[in-house]
This record gives sequence, C-alpha cells and structure tokens, in this order.
Amino acid sequence: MLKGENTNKNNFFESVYLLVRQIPYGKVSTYGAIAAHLGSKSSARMVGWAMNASHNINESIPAHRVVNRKGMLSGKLHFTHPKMMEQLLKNEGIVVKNDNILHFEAHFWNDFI
DNA sequence: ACCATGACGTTTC
DNA sequence: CGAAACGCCATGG
Repeated sequence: MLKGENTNKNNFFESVYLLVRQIPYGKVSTYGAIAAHLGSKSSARMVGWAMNASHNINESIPAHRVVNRKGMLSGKLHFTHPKMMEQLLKNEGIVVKNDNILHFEAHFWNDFI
C-alpha cells in the first residue's frame, strides 16, 4: 500500500477479484480453484488473503460465494456480521447448515474463463 | 534479513 | 477415517 505502492500485488488482486466476480448467482467456488486458475494451485492462501483485502477496495466482490474445499464458510467471521455470509448464500438458494454448504458439489463452479 | 501469521490444500500418521 | 504436520506465497513486525 504505502512505500511507493507496488502495483505487483494489484495485478494479483485484480485477477482474484475478476474470477470471483465470474461466479454466477446461486453458485459457489473454492479458494483452491481460483488459485489453480491463477497458475499457483498451491497458493489458495493467497486467494483468501486477497479476499481479506477486498474489504479495502470499492469493488463489489461476492466473497460469500467463495469457500474452502470442504464447502465450509471458513471466512464468515471476516464479514460485516458472522451471519452475513450464511444469509447471503441462503438468499441465493444455497442451503447452509452448521456453517456448511449442503450439496456443495451441485453448487460448485469451476468453469472460469 | 528473519520470524510469525493467514478467508487453504494435500499428504502423512 | 480423523487429526496433525507440512507446503505454499505474500505481508507485517
């Protein structure tokens, strides 16, 4: 951010946000899938890290559609309200039970461009 | 420059 | 089959 604001990360951020935005309504994806699409399939942590930074930008990122490979709402605590993520998903017709998406594979989206 | 941390994932025990 | 450890890459102290 400071110190000359390197734009390197900006590209990474943009890539992540771009992919997340591609997730259609009622669908969800995983950090690993996004990371794999970025080239570093083992960098799923970076995706989550980018999501954390998504709070700092003005763009609208449907972060609630991104969960870990288990389909668990691992990042719900990072939302405005912990119940927000679950609420948003339910609003899209996704069944959430115990911080866990039911029929996760059915809602999974991996057809990124 | 080194150590610790993280919205993860895979492998090993 | 479940839990723990390791790997990964970038950031901050």
